[in-house]
Amino acid sequence: MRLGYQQFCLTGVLRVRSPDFKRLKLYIRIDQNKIFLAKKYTLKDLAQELNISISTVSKALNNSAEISEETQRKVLALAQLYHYRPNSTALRLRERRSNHIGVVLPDLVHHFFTTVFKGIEEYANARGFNVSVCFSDDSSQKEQDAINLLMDSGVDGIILSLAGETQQLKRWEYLQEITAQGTPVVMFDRATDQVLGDQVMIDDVQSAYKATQKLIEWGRSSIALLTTESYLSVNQDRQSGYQKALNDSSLSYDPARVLALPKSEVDPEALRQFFTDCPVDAVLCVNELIAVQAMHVVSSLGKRIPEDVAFIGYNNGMLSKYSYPSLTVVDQQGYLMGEKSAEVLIDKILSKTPLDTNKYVIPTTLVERDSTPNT
Amino acid sequence: MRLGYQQFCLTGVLRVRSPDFKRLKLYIRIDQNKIFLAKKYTLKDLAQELNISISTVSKALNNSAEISEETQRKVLALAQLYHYRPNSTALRLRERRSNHIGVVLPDLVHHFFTTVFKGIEEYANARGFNVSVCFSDDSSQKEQDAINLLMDSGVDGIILSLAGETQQLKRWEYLQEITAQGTPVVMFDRATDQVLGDQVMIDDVQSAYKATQKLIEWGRSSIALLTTESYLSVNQDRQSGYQKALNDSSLSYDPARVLALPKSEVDPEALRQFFTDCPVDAVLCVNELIAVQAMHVVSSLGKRIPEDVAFIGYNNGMLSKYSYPSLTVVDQQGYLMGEKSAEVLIDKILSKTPLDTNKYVIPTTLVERDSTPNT
DNA sequence: TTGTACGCGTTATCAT
DNA sequence: ATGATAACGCGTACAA
Repeated sequence: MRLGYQQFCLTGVLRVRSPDFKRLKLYIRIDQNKIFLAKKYTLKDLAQELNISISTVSKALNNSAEISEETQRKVLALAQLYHYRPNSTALRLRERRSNHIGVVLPDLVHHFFTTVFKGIEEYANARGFNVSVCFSDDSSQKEQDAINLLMDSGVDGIILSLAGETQQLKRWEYLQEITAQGTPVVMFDRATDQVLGDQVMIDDVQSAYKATQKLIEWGRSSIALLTTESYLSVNQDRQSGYQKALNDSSLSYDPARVLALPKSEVDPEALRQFFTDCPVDAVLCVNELIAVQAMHVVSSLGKRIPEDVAFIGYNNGMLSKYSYPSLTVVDQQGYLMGEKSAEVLIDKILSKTPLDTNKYVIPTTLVERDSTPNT
Repeated sequence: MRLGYQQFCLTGVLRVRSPDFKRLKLYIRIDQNKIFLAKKYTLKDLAQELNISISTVSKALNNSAEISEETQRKVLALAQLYHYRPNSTALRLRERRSNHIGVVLPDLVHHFFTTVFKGIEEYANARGFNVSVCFSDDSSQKEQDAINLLMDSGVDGIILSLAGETQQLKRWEYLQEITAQGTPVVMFDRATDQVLGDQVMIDDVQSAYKATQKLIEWGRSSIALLTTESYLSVNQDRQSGYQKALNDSSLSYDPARVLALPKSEVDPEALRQFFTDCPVDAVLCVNELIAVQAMHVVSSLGKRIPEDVAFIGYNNGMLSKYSYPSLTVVDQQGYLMGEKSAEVLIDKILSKTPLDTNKYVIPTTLVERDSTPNT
């Protein structure tokens, strides 16, 4: 075996000597002229090699005061040599805890969910938790499948934003089932009081109210709302806020100025029709996707943004930032929502307190860009 | 206990009778006037309730021919009543397999990774695998941490796209370590031959070559390349393809027409400077983010797109689709890459064949939009 | 100070 | 047809 010429992989068993271990067995693999261990070692392996019992090894590794310094030194040395890492599956079985949480998202198309997820992931990782994700694609059935897959895989808790269909059909038995078994659930952005779990929300009514009010302050008097057809509590709340702001001002709410678009694909013709029939000087959109497309249509109708028509959207994503003109948005601070959701869930998992419902409200901010007048 | 008036949660033990089970113990919880099980049941619970042994229950549930129809019927009935689901952690420990894969992504900012991830997730779920994700943020250290976290959690294999820093520093010992232990690794988009694992790639040289050629066919003669400073094999390959296409045509490669931007934030002033100093009639960009920003700058310089300057980018994401004008892009078909990566990994996990390196090339397509002339 | 025995939930092998 | 036992890897109460 001439290492110098070794080009590819090679595995074997090496017997070496060292002061602590008279004769040590090493499963190795040689790859790219470097030596790596070819095996995951267990307590048993360590115990056998050192001729002591498994429990002694275990105690030594866990800094038990019972173990002599000498023994501990040997154990730690060998563990390091072997790159010993406890088998987490065995630990899970024992502790009945997996340090693993599941996340169910409606999609990743909307930048909002991407940022929430990032927040969850980073916070959870920092606390040593793994994160598994599934998507519901806003389908109730897929949401249920996802939750089953996650639960079967043994997660300690679940963070989710309800699928649109679930909110519409009010079918959340499968969520009540898992909370009944004591698995904590945190809902963000789209939640229901019917499920026993914490909620991390933004104040959608309030944020839409303030955005609309802002448009009014800028002297806009005929303000449209572009929303989605599908039943989503958040969009309904935003509509309420919009309506309330109008009613609280000298203006009045006019249903003709509200356009509900199908969720799937936006038809530019529908937008063109709407803006032709109903001339407005400001538009509030429930997400950035709709906003950007509406801006294109309005531009193509020869109107200037923001001089003739001002736009405010939701979701502080790529589209808002890089659209032309760049879009003023209500930032839901997804990253914060994600962090908070993960924090609430992990705290509940670790504290093992009885499940209950707490509502956390994440503040929104208005990010002003070029689609609204300078202030 | 008057159910009719019950508003909130209540737990307790119920003793019921049924033909099969003389006296059945049910841990229940009443929530929103519905009854749910309050416990995860195990084989032991079933066995105790039926007064038979655990192994008989196990066999009955696994359709063993050894078990009498009568017994099996009873077991299945109770299992259904109890909503029995095998404890996956225990199974993992036994099978030494977790049906769980880990994914490490540089980020979710680029739509490309989002779609790859979606492909991975859907394919893996369809085959009953869970997916845990971590992000490297293009940092080598974070990548290593992520891999350790995933490996410690007991994933059966890992899919990753190398962090930029990792490719730059050529530090992949931690990857070689896990393949040495027999854990399969699949690299997509950003890979290295130094790690023993499969690669799912697009032909970056070829795709850039063809995109550039297309621009030449459209009669463009001074074609710029906007790339990133950071060392990324894909961007280097794209530059090679760009260069080759120029050299293969009557045009020639001019380094002054190549601008390498810092990865973090694009400075519009740098772009303005570049396009002022170096008038071009076409631009190839290594991603859509750069492309969209460059288009804004070029527009603001009074040039028309695509008449004066044509643009082709990479990544068929939201930005390309909804930018103005919409951007022609090389579509890397991230979803397909994700699916393929997951397929290759899961096949390797299940087949338990020795690790090796296979390269799979996913075809690219050119999605023509308004930033290039009609053909 | 060290070792033995047990249990976490499951399946497979080997009695009965 | 059914049951006892061992094993997967770990930690810990208890015995030596």
